[in-house]
Amino acid sequence: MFALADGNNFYASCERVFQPKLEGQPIVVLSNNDGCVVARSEEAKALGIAMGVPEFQIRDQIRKDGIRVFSSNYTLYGDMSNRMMTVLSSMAPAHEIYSIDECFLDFTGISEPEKHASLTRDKTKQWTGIPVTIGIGETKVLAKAANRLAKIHRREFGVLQLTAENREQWLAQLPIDKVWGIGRAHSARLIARGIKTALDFAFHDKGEVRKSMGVVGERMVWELQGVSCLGLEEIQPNKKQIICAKSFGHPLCKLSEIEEALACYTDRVGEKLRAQGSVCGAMQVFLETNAHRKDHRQYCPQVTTTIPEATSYSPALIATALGLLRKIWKPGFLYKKVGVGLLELTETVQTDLFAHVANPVAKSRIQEVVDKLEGRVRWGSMGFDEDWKLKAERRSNRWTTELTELPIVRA
DNA sequence: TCTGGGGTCCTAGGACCC
DNA sequence: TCTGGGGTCCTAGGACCC
Repeated sequence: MFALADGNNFYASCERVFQPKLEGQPIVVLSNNDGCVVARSEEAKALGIAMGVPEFQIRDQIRKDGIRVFSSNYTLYGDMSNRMMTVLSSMAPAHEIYSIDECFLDFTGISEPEKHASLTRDKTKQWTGIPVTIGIGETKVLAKAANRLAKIHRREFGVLQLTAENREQWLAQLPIDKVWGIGRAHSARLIARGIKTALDFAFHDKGEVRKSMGVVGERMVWELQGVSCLGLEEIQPNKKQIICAKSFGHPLCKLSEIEEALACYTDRVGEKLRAQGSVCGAMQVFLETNAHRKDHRQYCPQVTTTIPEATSYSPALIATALGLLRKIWKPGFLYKKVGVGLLELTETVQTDLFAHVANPVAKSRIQEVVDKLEGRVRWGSMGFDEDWKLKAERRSNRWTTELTELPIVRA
């Protein structure tokens, strides 16, 4: 038995925890660079604000309807996520953190699953301030479906269990495109063939599904029928690639500015790489112009190289990245984004037979010290101006992680 | 003027091996 | 004239997730 718990309108709910006066008000949270809407409170959804819509397109409505707008505050959301996961995981023998706001729980052997889920929900709300919805089913896909259905039909309870008895009745109410694993492309094809609901899909011919959707599709059908194919993954495996790519606050054309941004992004992926104890054996760097500007010349080059002696040492990574950038950068374009990807991550270094003798121990000691200083020193190539920095003009305080931004209570 | 970021898995096809 | 069988590795592209 699986349960899936997820935070309702997670980012918007995080904003409310430390600003309770926002309760009942329409809230939206914007993507990086204050670009698009990535989270909405129920009130904002009711006003017709669509997911993913660019902020500038709804500026009039924001003013007219008094919608509160926030830049994304990932420091806060990450910390709130940790708190939420701590409470959720305490309510089951095993769990899998699936995303920043979702967690699968092992509910096997729990005698009254719905009651236990309600308890879990109350506790999470009380201890963290985050409202959650919990779906329960015999497979992960069914738990996901139950969660979805609870949001639509059981908002006041926030809990729903699919059982062998009520399953078909509920699945008939779930549109096919809301099934976990069925995206835009597949749902369009399925609807064209008359498969409109999760129930239709659950009874669709498996051979045919296998042919058109591969093994992934067939697994979905089995799972909808109550046969578990996807297990709980309690330990999250190391990342196979780590990417950092961000739009600039304004378009850049000078190589030197882009170099500084890229050096910063590379240092960041390096940190993540070391955090999981890996080294990287290949790297990709790419540049993008603004695809929305049809009147501008477009240029989106990308280059990949192998790193003969896999490393996690930031200066080495940065040197490689800057070398790749210089290969693809051309003057005369307005660049909007630069990105770096670390690929071929492993946990062991194959030393280069023909390389000069370096001193890897000394390098890692330097890196250790720099990591310990947590951003108080920086590599020279990262620069100091950060003119390219992305916009975050309406970010709320980092209430839980910065001493200078703690909430103040007057009593 | 302004349009996000970061991942995974699967499949098909080509190149190559014995 | 006839032209096998079994396998691996890599890459690109598609589809999906949050």
